[in-house]
Amino acid sequence: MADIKSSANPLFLREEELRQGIELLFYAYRDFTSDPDSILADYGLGRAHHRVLHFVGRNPKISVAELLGILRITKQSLSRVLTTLLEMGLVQQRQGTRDRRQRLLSLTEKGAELERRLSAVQQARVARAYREAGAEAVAGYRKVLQGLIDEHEREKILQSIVRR
Amino acid sequence: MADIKSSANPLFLREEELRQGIELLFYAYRDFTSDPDSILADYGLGRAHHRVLHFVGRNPKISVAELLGILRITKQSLSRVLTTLLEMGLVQQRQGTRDRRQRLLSLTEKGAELERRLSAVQQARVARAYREAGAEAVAGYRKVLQGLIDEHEREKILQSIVRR
DNA sequence: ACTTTATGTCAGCCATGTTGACATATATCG
DNA sequence: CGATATATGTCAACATGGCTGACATAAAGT
Repeated sequence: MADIKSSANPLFLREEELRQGIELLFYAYRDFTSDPDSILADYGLGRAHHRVLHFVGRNPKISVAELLGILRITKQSLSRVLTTLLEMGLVQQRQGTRDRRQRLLSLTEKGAELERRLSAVQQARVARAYREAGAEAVAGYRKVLQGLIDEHEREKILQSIVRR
Repeated sequence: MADIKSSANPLFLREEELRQGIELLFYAYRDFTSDPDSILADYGLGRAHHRVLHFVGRNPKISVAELLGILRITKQSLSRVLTTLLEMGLVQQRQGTRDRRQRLLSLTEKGAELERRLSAVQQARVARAYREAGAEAVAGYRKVLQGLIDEHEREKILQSIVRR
């Protein structure tokens, strides 16, 4: 059924559609990030630790500078969570061989284990959404999310997601 | 443009693909939320204020309890930002007529103006992503995001997004 | 040798979330 | 009517995780 507004006032509908896209993203992200919290609480950790575990897990031997670039936080902020993770034996540092100033970060076996537990609950949610929506919708989801990423960084980020 | 491989076969729920879906959501949300910050800074406001402006704007005469339910924060947390917004004349309260205990919230004209400025930059980003991805991708994006929302709340949330 | 880079650390501040306790006005129920 | 439940507000204390600024060290690069 054609809505009279779509021909009479296309701008209104366009804005309405955009607002819906914005709110959907808000709610989806809100619920998506809530999953791992109870697991983290068992360890006395927060979302900041989760993000570090995730990206170190995905990028073994990542340098501190690279990690800072991904997380978009200051080294002082990272320091707090990273120190905790190192002390808990979840992350390990090794001096870079090519550049010995670098402290390359990797998960320990214990860290990898926790990371898998955290991923598992998030993956379960995404898997369910993918399954319900179907492969074609998944392709659209990815296409739009890619377009939401800052243009001047998009290429680099997409490569970091796909490589390995 | 780097292409994230999407397979059409029924094994598309591979862990690697799920991980990509998770990271894309992280990056997209990170950049998506970064847009309004500079505008808010001009007013000495933060993201918490933005969320209130957004949802009050979308739900005029919303009760405090309803707003708390959407934001999933405590009334004490809301109190801080709401008090600021009231003092700045961006939000107004009016006693409910049906239930006079309620303080129904709406944007003032000044608040609506700021809200439009904030929406504008986010809408621009979403509009660009939609345009680049195409209508079919947008449908998939929405379908997957809906699936990511907590199941027991999904219906209620979708109605609140679509109605009006 | 000098400069730049990668990293660490100390100190303090701010925004925004939490819990717990208690107050008030109004609605609703027996 | 009186008792209880509900919607909201407020005070106080605390936690997390951002931020800036200043300064230190080791190693790399010129």
